[in-house]
Amino acid sequence: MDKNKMKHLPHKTIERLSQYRRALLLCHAQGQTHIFSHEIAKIQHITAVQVRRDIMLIGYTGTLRKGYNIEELIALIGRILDTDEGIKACVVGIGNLGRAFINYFKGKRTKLSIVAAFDNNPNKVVKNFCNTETFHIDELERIVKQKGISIGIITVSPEAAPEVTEKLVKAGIKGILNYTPKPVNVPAHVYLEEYDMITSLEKVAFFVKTHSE
Amino acid sequence: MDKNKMKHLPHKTIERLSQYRRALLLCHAQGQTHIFSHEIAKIQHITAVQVRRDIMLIGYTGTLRKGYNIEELIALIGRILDTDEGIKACVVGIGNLGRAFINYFKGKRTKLSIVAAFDNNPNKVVKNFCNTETFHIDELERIVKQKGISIGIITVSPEAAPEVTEKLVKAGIKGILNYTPKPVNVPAHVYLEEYDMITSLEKVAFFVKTHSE
DNA sequence: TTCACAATGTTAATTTATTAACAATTTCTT
DNA sequence: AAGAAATTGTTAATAAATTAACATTGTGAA
Ligand SMILES: NC(=O)c1ccc[n+]([C@@H]2O[C@H](COP(=O)([O-])OP(=O)(O)OC[C@H]3O[C@@H](n4cnc5c(N)ncnc54)[C@H](O)[C@@H]3O)[C@@H](O)[C@H]2O)c1
Ligand SMILES: NC(=O)c1ccc[n+]([C@@H]2O[C@H](COP(=O)([O-])OP(=O)(O)OC[C@H]3O[C@@H](n4cnc5c(N)ncnc54)[C@H](O)[C@@H]3O)[C@@H](O)[C@H]2O)c1
Repeated sequence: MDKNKMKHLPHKTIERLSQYRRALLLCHAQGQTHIFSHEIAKIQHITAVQVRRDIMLIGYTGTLRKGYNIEELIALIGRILDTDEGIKACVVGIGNLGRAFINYFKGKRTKLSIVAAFDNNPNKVVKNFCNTETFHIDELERIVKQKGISIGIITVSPEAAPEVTEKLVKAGIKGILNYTPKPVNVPAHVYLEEYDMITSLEKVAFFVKTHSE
Repeated sequence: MDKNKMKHLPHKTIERLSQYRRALLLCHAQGQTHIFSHEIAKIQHITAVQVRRDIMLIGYTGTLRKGYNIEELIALIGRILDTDEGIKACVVGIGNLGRAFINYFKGKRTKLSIVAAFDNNPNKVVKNFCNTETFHIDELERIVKQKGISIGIITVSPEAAPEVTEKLVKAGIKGILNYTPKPVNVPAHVYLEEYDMITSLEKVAFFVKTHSE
């Protein structure tokens, strides 16, 4: 797929491609070779049109009577989302959430890997938690540069978030995923994504409330 | 605020209201009484216009030279997002993520509370983890009805997600927040929100990749 | 063969979300 | 007191995302 077109894929399409791939990998593992747009749509709770549109945007085309070739589609999505060399991420804050994340990631995608975890509490820095090397936070800059880590996942206590962000940016990280409820500031060249469970929960609560009235 | 208008607030506005409140509570705790739209915007990394628009939509109006009254705004957002009686939620799956969630929620919003947690592993069902009562999954329906729980948060192993969803729906839950990577199906009257960290991470990776080329 | 069917691919229309523009208003300064 | 500055509230414009519409095309049945 053309590099320039790739750059202009809608944000939402990128998110869905990630989800399509997950679903496709599952189907593939079960021996399925082809899939229709409406089947993908069903799994993801969206419309078949949207699936077809996304697939059109990445320039793939299926066959009329068999749908999309699962292997080919997985490979194409890989060429869009992954890089040949692989992208390396690290977790900062080895608490409940940080551990859940590392644990969850273990044995998932190979092109995107969590290669290090940091904490300022020496007790949390036990070598090789779930195959991920752990370090004291003071080593962050050195390790990030040494290993070529480009993404930081922040799971420290909220108060520590700004300070940790600064360290990550200084170390040369290119993207940050912040799971603390404290919004952080990054320079323009760093991509930032924030998520808070309470917002999601309050959203669900709102719709539960308004739908039941 | 008018009930009917409330029902038609944009989804994104609802999400932001939750975030505004969090920021406002923090400012309030520090003794601040008023705030300008651009101050809120700065915290949330959005534009001041958007903040003013959201606030306009909920029918609040600030004063010209002092901005918005923090207490009043918090109260109004509360009237929109909360219910008088409070909304009760439960966590299903007391693993790493479930515990992180319960722990995180402890001592947060009073109108929205996690009042129970379930698991099928008897070892995980230790009474009163972080002030939250824990039960065996078989008790789900009984407890949900007894306590009037309306939201279920799913943090079980992916394979168990569909089965747990069914149980929640059967028990009469009105909203589900699914954190497993396995999309689940719910009837139309149940509001569903799904989130997966890998999608977020892959999105960050994509933008890191495309921005650096 | 021919027709109906069930898919895809794509353009057009619609809806939702964001941003721009600007009038109105209050306060401060001179 | 007059004017400048800063901020709100709101309408209009733009952009992003979704959905509808439909032409196109293999496939299998009549
Ligand atoms: N976004 C969400 O959905 C969500 C859900 C649960 C928790 N959280 C948030 O995620 C964060 C982690 O939650 P948790 O339950 O794992 O908390 P936790 O207390 O178990 O873990 C926090 C870890 O960060 C470490 N830490 C603190 N300050 C540090 C610093 N300056 N440098 C390096 N490490 C430091 C601590 O030693 C600890 O190991 C919290 O901010 C919490 O509010 C977010
Ligand atoms: N969405 C995310 O961002 C994210 C992040 C990390 C983990 N996860 C997912 O969240 C889930 C939980 O992750 P974790 O690290 O806490 O896993 P975990 O294995 O630590 O916890 C899973 C828990 O679910 C319980 N369980 C399993 N089957 C059950 C059933 N049928 N009924 C009741 N309880 C059952 C287990 O006993 C265990 O306590 C997994 O699906 C994981 O993939 C999601």
